[in-house]
Amino acid sequence: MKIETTWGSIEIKLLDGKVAGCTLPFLPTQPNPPFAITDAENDPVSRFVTAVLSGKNAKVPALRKTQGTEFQQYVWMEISKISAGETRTYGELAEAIGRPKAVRAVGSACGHNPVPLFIPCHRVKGAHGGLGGFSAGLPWKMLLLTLET
DNA sequence: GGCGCCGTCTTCT
DNA sequence: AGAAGACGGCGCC
Repeated sequence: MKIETTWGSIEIKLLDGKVAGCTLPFLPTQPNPPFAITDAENDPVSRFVTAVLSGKNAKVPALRKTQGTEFQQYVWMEISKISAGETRTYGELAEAIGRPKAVRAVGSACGHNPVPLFIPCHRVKGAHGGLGGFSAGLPWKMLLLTLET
């Protein structure tokens, strides 16, 4: 399934009707055309993505059990608890899963999140306000945070 | 405030 | 066994 935007097309992988993967177009920097959705279908998943990218709140649709190590599952579970407009630091997440010193490992787990937007890893920042990184490129992270505040 | 180094933990070679 | 990574903290300029 695809959702077209002025920044490129977002590809969403579905298995058994549930979200299993999500890939965003790579953006080296914030491009000229302002962000907008140009075409999306009218199903729960598309509506969710459309809402998120429009800065509206929406209920996260069903996700297929995410593949990953046990540690990653804990991290992703903790990330999905962050609601729109809020942010956590890598350190806070590390503490939440009972490994306060594993901050670096937490960062690594974020980068392996297979479904950005659905598991809001863009709401995770560094302890001193730094953005950290983003698998699809920092411009996306900045855009998403801007839309939510 | 910015830069560098070391500690710490999980994952991949 | 070794290296690397979306970090954090501390010391130093």
